[in-house]
Amino acid sequence: MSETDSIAPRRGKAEAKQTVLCKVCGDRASGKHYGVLTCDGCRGFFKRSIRRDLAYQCKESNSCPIDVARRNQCQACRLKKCFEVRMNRDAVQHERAPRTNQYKHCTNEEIRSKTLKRKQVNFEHSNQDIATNATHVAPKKEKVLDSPTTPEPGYYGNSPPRFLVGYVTPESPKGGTVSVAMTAAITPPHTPQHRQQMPFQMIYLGSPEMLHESAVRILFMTVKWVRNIPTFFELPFRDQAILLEEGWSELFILSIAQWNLPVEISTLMAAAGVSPQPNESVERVICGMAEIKALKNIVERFRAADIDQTEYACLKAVVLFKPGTRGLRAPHHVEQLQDQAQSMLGEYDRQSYPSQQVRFGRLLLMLPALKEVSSKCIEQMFFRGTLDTIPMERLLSDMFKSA
Amino acid sequence: MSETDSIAPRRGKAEAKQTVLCKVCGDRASGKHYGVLTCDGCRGFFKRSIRRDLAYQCKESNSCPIDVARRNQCQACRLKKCFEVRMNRDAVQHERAPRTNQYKHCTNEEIRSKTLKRKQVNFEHSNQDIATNATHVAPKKEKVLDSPTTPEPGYYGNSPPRFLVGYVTPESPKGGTVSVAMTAAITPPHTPQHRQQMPFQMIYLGSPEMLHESAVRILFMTVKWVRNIPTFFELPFRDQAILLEEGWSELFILSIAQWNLPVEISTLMAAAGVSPQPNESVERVICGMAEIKALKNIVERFRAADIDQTEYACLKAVVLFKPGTRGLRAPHHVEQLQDQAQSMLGEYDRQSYPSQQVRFGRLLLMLPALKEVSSKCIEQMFFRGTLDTIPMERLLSDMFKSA
DNA sequence: CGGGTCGGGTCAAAGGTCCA
DNA sequence: TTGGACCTTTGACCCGACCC
Repeated sequence: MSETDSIAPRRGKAEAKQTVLCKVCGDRASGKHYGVLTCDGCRGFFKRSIRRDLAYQCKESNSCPIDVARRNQCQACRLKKCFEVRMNRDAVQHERAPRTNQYKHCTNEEIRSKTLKRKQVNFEHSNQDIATNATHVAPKKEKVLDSPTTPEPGYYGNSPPRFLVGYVTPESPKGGTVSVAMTAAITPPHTPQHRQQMPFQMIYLGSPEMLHESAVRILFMTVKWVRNIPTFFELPFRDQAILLEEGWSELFILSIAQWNLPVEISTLMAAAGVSPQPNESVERVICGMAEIKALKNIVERFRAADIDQTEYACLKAVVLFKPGTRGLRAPHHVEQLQDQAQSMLGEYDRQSYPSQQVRFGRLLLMLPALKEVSSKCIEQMFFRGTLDTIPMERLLSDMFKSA
Repeated sequence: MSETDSIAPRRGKAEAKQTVLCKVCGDRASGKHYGVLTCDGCRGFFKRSIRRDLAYQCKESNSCPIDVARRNQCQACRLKKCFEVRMNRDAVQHERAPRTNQYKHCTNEEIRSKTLKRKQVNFEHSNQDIATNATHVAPKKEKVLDSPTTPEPGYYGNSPPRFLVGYVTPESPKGGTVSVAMTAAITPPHTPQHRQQMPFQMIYLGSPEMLHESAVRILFMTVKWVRNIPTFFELPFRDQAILLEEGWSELFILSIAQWNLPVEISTLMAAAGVSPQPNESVERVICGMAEIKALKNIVERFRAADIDQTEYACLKAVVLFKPGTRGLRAPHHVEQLQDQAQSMLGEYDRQSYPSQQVRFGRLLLMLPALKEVSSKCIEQMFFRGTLDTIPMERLLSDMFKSA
């Protein structure tokens, strides 16, 4: 309040106080701009004119009346009026860099206020994404969606192994882009390509009664997804089993994040930790509050990363094909498959998010988080009811056979 | 910016005395702020950035010139400059309650927006402030001490801070490649650039007697390496400690692989697991044969990957800057630093190993393995003798101070 | 006890975005 | 493309604790 001397231009909104008028057009002024009380319209007009050094031409005699109704009739005279009332062109600054979506750490409660505060920022965000990707994303999505029905002359034909081999296809129409076949293979055919969509009916992790059943369903879908990867069957059967056993819980968590399923702490606590069963105390890995929160945290981090369906597909493949797993008979082949998956992801991100150079690396660096909650823990949280009799390996095996 | 209205924008009223210049933008400084002579603009900018943990993105190559006319063109580079001239983020205090001064009439809208804007206000207070201030009082004295010796020719004359600034330098000889400077900074100065070379004398992990001492030495070098990363000090002091505590064991394993140090199972067994001490049985994490073998396996996998020194440097930075770590005050800033590291690695690999398209992804995907052996385990294996009295955090802290 | 320094906060007037 | 309603950021200025 350094300007206490003059009449404070308090812009009362819904009243007829001392409404200050724009010196240029007589509209209600929104404050002092470039040295003069003006409305937002004249402010913006003056700024644009100066910034871009525009020279207008009056079609009349350089004496058009400028008022709120006619201010847009003649730009030349409007600008002339601006100067006449002493708007200061030197107060117009250079254009700045476009405002970057300044994400701060949008965790937990802060995200709420942010969402409240700027809802259009979110729209803007998605708009920008769409705008940025308009050229390449749209066609890609279409292809993925219709690939089941479009046998893709060269690639798609029958089920077995072959068409995953060249994962970066030089023969791709627009130059080195992600193989459509690979994308299709790694993405479940019935997978919706838009976020926020719940793909499975009858899944609701938020309800205690539904928890076990839903979890089984998710796991089943995961296994089915794995079986949908043709190259998976290139591996020795034993390696298939090992990879599945080694990776199921990470894939499970990824699915929760991918399908935006709710992770309710209270529900999980009720289902997993709190009920004290006598035999539980013997087991070493007890799933406590900390693990549940950790899981929630992990899922939130993945959601915050705004990962699209194609990326999830690649990430899941990367997670599945862990070449370092002990006991593999064909570690080299597994490595090759992981290479395919990660290279596809990299290629895709370069194409679809060219402005986010670090996106690919970031995604890969999120994967270790999936191990922050052990599979034993996940088992206890989600599958305890189911597994009273069936060990996890058995469940996986059964699912794998019947999927 | 209220001076722009009528008077000339230059407030060079009585330019008497040698006007001191802002170290960031060269404007007239209004005093020392956060440890450095700056103008009010840069002071406010720095404060806002730190308070809200903002992460800006440079649209260019992270080397925008910052002067009084262009300081608002690129927030990313402006903040970078702030850190380069050593503004101390720990001197920025928490937001306080709005001034208690009797407020006069505010419109409802105004009140609401204000309330929204500052949400976390009243809590912290003197205790935290004191704690925080304790850290930044010291640097003040230092600056006072060395300012007589720095007559402001260029910014820095004496200390070594400078060489990490632009990590992707356009002036790099072969065009946009990894900055030699950054690599140099991330690599210990006396580090040999060729593989297989043993950098430290007196380190021999293969001998039981030398094990502890050598391990301490390796850890010390690791800590020293961390301290050699200038950007590490951009982080809040507390975050520095958290990251070091969270990452030391992974860095330690990486160093073993990097320097080709032997991992002898028998030696480690003798030193760590086998001798049954009574107090050991109480501890939960016992380091057994399995963990030792796992460690050996991990190290072998890294060696087999033929990682060069630059890559190791980047990987270590990637491991160090874990943005997901719980408790960080500036997670966004950490993320930015990790982004820098991984993007540097990617750039380097594309340049140096153009035929290995998947190399970058592979390296990142090796990192989860470093967690297969817990830090508790590493502690037991290598530091048990040392740590009978000293807890690990203490050891790290001491090393960090003296490195 | 006054003046300098450097934390804090304030808010006019710059900036920007985006639909009509 | 331009206008203009609406929101964020900047920075000159003020307050106050603390130290000479």
